[in-house]
This record gives sequence, C-alpha cells and structure tokens, in this order.
Amino acid sequence: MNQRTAQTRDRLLKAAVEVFSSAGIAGATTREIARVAGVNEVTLFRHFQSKEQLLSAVAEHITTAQATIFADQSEWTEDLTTALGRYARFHDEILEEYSALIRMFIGEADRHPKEALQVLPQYFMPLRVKLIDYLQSCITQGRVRADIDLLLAVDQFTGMLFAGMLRRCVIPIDRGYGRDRYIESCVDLFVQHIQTRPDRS
Amino acid sequence: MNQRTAQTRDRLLKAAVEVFSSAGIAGATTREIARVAGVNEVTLFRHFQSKEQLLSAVAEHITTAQATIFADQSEWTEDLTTALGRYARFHDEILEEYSALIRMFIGEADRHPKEALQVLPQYFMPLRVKLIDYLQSCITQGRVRADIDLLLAVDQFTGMLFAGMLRRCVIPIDRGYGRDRYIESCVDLFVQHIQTRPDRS
DNA sequence: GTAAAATGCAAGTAAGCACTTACATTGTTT
DNA sequence: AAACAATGTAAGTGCTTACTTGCATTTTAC
Repeated sequence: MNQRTAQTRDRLLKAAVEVFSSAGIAGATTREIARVAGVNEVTLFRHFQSKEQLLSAVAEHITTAQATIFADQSEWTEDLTTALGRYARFHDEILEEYSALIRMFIGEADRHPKEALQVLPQYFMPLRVKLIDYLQSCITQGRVRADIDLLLAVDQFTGMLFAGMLRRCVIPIDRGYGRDRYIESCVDLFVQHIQTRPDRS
Repeated sequence: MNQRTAQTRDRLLKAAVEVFSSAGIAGATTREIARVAGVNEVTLFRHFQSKEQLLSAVAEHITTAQATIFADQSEWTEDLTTALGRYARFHDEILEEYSALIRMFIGEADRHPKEALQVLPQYFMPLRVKLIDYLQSCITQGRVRADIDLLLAVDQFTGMLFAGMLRRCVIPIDRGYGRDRYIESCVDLFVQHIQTRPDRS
C-alpha cells in the first residue's frame, strides 16, 4: 500500500504542477487537479490538507526533482566558447521546459513568496556556483581576466539567456534571429568580455 | 457630466491596475477594485460590462498612457557610454515602477494573450526603435562596428537590464552589487561589444 | 429651476469554490 | 482468507464571486 499511495501522491503533484502552471495558483481548482491526476477530488484532500499545502508540497517536490537534474557533471575541459555554449544550451532547454511554471511563480511571487523563493532560484541561478568555480579556475590559468567581478558577469550572462527565454514564450514575435543564434551570440559576447585581451594599452 | 464621468472612469482604471497588479487577474475582485477607487461596485459595472472588459480597458489605458512617457526626446549627443547609461537608467526606472504589473502579465500571458501582447512589448521593447536608429547612425559615423546585428545586440542589452529588474523584485537577495553598478556594468559590456575596436588583427 | 444623467445603496441571484461527511469498493499485507 | 489501508462515489455545506435589479440621491446641462 506504500507503493500505490506514493504513486497517487506523485500523480497529484505532477497534475498540480501542470494545472498551477497553466491556470495560475488562484485559477487552479482542486477539481481540475484531481481530474488531470485521474483521481477523485476527495483523495486530493486526503493527501494534502488544503490547496495551500498542496502548493507547498509542489514546491518541495520540484526542489528535490530539479536537484538531481542539475547534478550532472560537465567536464569544462574545452575552450571557453565551447564549454559555455554547451552549458548555455543546456540551461536554456531547462528554462524553456519549465517556462510556464517559472512565469507563473514570477507573477505570484508577492502572494506566495515562500514557494517562489524556494522554486525560482533553481532556474535563475543554477549556472552561478559551478560557472563561477569554473571561471575562477580559468582566472588562475590566465584564460580569464582577473579584474572581473564574476558574480556580476555571470548574472549578466544568465540574465541575457533568461530574458531570451521570456521573450520567446511571452512575446512570440519573429525577431529576425532564432533561438540558437541568440544563445550563441550571448556566449560570444560573454567570452569576449571576460577573456584575457591579448592587446590592450 | 462628462467631466465627472471621465474622472470616475479614470479612478476605476487606476484602481484596476493597482489591484490587478497586486492580486493577479483571477485574484482581483470587482469589490476590491471599486473599494480602492472609492466608488460603489455597481458603478464599476455601469462603466464596464464585465471584469474581462475592464481588463481590456486597462490594457488600452496603459497603452495610451505609456505612449506619452516614452515620447521624450533624448539628444544622443554625448559619447556612447554616457548616452546609453542615461537611457538605461531611465528604462530601468520605468521597469521598476511598473514591475508588479509587468510580472503579473508575464504570469498571465497564456490566459490573457491579447492584453499581455498589448501591454508587455511597451516595457520589453521601448529601447529598440530609438536605440537601433541611434546606433545605426553611429555605424555610419564609424563609432559602432558595422558587422553587428543591431536587433540582436539591443535585445541582449535590454535583456540584461530586464533580468536585473526581475531579480531585484522577485528574488530580493543581496547579490554583492547594487542596482547602479549592475546597470553601469551592462552599459560598459554593451559598449565594449559594439564599439569599433581600435586594435584587432 | 428643472429635466436628465450619473452615482449610491440595499438586496439578491446563480454559479463556482475549497472542503467535509458517510459509506461502499478496491487493493495490499500477512 | 481476514484485516486494514487507500480510493471511489454521492451528496452537501458554507463561503465568495461576478453580476443584476429597483429605487433614492446627487450632480450636471440647458
């Protein structure tokens, strides 16, 4: 009975993510979440005391689920452009996959700060720690300028990527360039900015 | 009666912006909007047929209101860094002022695409046209590299600024640098990227 | 000053919501 | 097979919501 219980709980959590993402927190109904989960509405309330607590459980669930995704170890052995390009594309894929959820929490951050602060930083900041570590090592190797504020530069880099995702999802207008070209261009811009300049008076 | 009618309509629209921004569209109630406007709820329905139509009117109202704000003519006479810095700060001020509204529409874009597409581009893209024109003229003057995709570069620039605003509002954590330093750094990065390189083999 | 338009006020309607209760049914454990 | 935990079903409760109606009051127009 532990097996099946966990399974229905999981189905409910996944359905909740889906419905919360597409309908917003206030717009999501327990009926609809139960329907998507293929479960009776009463069962939902047997697993979670209230809609509010279901939301907390969703935030918790996402936290543990995403922790494993970002645990992958990139090698960082290639040159700057290649390594950053690979990581940027990976980062962007995840951003796009969870864009509805991310945008929902951006909109509801004031009303549900606890959950938003638990969920959003995972998508905003996953690059930070690893990337900063990597770039720090590049500095000691002389491949990256030493006079750079890494925290700030990384935020600019991820900020460009994040805004690119938002534009694509929220304002789907042809902008004269595609997703790949945007990402590639962000990487180039970033690399040009941080790498050691061979010529500078 | 035209005077007073327009006045209450305006009060209702302003209150609607406020309540929609802070409570979300689904979470906003006509009672609360009327209360904030200092008007009876029935009067709201006498001015707007439904909550949905009130939202449309809000989008319309914002469009006309913001059109005048961005109509200011900057001179663009200074050097690149100064001109872009001034504009970036102005842009960021407006972003922050309307951050709640912007974030609300980012979250509700799927449910209310018409209004979101009417409102959001004003805050996402105001820099684009003017900035592109200006930079185009800089290219002919030889101050900016000719081999640059201006549309893309401007999106990267505004994207950094936009993401900076989002981070400040949604994840108010100390990031080791302040707002001004972030903006200034974005301008520097952008200028370094687009300006003609005196030395390049 | 009077007609007309805009607003306020009180009450109400119908629907949807989160959430509950009581009981029957299914699946799991041992 | 028996005991028990998890789920389904049906019905309902109390609350909130968008929106309406009828009438009194205020403001504006001419």
